[in-house]
Amino acid sequence: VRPTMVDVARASGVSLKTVSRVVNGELGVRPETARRVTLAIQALGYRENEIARSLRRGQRSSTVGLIIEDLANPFYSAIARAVEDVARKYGYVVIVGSSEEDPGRERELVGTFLKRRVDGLLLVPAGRDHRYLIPELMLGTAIVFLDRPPGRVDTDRILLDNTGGARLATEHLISGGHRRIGVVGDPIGIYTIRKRIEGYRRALAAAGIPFDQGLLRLTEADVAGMEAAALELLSQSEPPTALFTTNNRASVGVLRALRGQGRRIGLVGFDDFELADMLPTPVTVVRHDPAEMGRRGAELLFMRLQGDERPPLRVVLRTELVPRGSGEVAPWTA
Amino acid sequence: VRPTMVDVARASGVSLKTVSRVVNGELGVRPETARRVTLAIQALGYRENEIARSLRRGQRSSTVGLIIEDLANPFYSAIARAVEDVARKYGYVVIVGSSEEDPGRERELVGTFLKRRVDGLLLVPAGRDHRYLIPELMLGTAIVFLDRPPGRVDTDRILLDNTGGARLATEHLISGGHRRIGVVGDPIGIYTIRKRIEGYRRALAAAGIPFDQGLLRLTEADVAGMEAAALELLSQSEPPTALFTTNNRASVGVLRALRGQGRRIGLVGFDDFELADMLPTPVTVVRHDPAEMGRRGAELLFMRLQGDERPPLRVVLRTELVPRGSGEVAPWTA
DNA sequence: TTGTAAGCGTTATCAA
DNA sequence: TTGATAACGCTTACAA
Repeated sequence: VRPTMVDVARASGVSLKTVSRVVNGELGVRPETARRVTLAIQALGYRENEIARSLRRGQRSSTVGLIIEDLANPFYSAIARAVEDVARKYGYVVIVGSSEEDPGRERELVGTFLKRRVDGLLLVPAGRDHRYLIPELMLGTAIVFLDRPPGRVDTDRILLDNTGGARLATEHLISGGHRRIGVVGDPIGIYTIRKRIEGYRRALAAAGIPFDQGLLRLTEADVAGMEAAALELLSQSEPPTALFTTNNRASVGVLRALRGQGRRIGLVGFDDFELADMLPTPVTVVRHDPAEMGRRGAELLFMRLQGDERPPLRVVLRTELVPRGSGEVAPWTA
Repeated sequence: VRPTMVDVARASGVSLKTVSRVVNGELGVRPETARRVTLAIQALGYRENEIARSLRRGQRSSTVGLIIEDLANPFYSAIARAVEDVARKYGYVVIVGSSEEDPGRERELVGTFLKRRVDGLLLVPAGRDHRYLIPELMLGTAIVFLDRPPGRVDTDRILLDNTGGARLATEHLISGGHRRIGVVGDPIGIYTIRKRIEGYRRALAAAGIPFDQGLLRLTEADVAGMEAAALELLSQSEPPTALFTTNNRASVGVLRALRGQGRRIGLVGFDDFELADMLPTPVTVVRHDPAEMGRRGAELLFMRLQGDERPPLRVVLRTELVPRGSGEVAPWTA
């Protein structure tokens, strides 16, 4: 069994409280006494018990919870890494969980983390109703939403300019002569996708191009599923001459689908991804910085934890179009 | 302030212990009583306090710590995701930390996690001496090393067949006619790199090709640094006709370097990576499954936590060569 | 400079 | 079927 402060106290012939003083570097301990205690700590291999420490009322657990969709997706792991760095700076640790886009799992993870008394929660929500968090907010748990806004609750959030970015992408394709622009990606139920589709539609409308539902393939799928969806779209009788993909997973899937195509298809993807610029046709993307999202979110969380009482903040990060080639492919027929 | 069991007890007119019984689903509570308690729990918004729970002697924290090099590297995030899944299966949460290949930071993270009384630790070590973990092991903390073995301690480890994989890669290039094969990657101080260089050298030796230190560029660098290292190597008076890269970061860097080259250079990389098969010259790699490493490591950890007392296990995961094109480029001069 | 005692929110022991 | 009461390992008053 692990030695406790009492063991150290006994071993060094002082009281529990003195050990506590030494461990916490409080002053008012004779150097000689401190030395004896330190020696005993070494000898016994004593390690502070953060659990016991944080049990005291009003004490913090120095832990934040991070809930994302999938830690293995580079977009989210970049966020996670940034959060970790900020947390370390404030002496915090991070517990992570992947919700898999499942609202039930989101709630389950929130519950698990709250039982462990995290001081704060950063989450990319899967669900659409977060009223269940209201009691927690009132109890002082800091909560910051990332990438998507909270549902039916007003709290801090760090979002992207989804509509603007998607509009940029679509306009770019339109200005390249495309009029039949397909979309491949996740289901429209997801906030970011909804916003991106909105941007897509606005661009179409502004150019006087009628919206065609048949050009959309929004489906809950992994990379292989996205590939299949794209293939299906391209094998239509009147296939699109260009595609807009709603995120990095969809982009990769579509790239795989495009490989076997005889014709060259235009492509602009939301999210940048590694090696995008190295592909046979370098991929034009709407770029943004996932690490910045994590960083800003975490910094805001710690401001709140330090007593910042400003009204809920909404941060919108900018996106930019990075033309690389795939978005500048001319339509294969007029 | 958060309601506690005492509050719930008061609100439902029963004793603390009865609330505890209801919360933990212990039997021996009259249904009627249980209902009253449950109602009070709802009304007050009571949430169990896992911290208080795990304070009791001998209780587990149901937390495991995972220390990797960099959560943003796809190799490690794949491991992290797999660990998370296994942990969830056992009712555990995971706290993660990136060591940045810094032994000091490794120890610091270990210390932080241990203070929080994690029941187990999974780590990709940065340091080379882990005797400091011996007391923890004796105290019952389960520790499993991933990707690299512990230093001066005998514990569970999940490794790759580094030497075999590297040898395969090198032999493949040699059989393609290459004799001047350069290497780009991380410093040889890192176990996996050392082993991979060993495999490289064995392949050379077996083919009667003298080892040339001048063909190695092993440096602590990010992708950009790897690119620079490769460029330097290729601008030598007698440049290599092919390169072996020691991991996914190096592969990406080298690919960037190769882009501007007039001649085609052979390339085999250790670690598979997304889109490797989609590049202009698809990249031949030594493939293995990072998720399996995380899964096996975590499963082993939980076996230990459940009382498995077998002697320390050494698992070596297989690697395989996946020829895709870049490794089959002929040398540009005889 | 050092120590005593109470309390944090649970679970475990033992009675009732 | 229920309930007092004592841990758990620490910090925070408050004394000495």
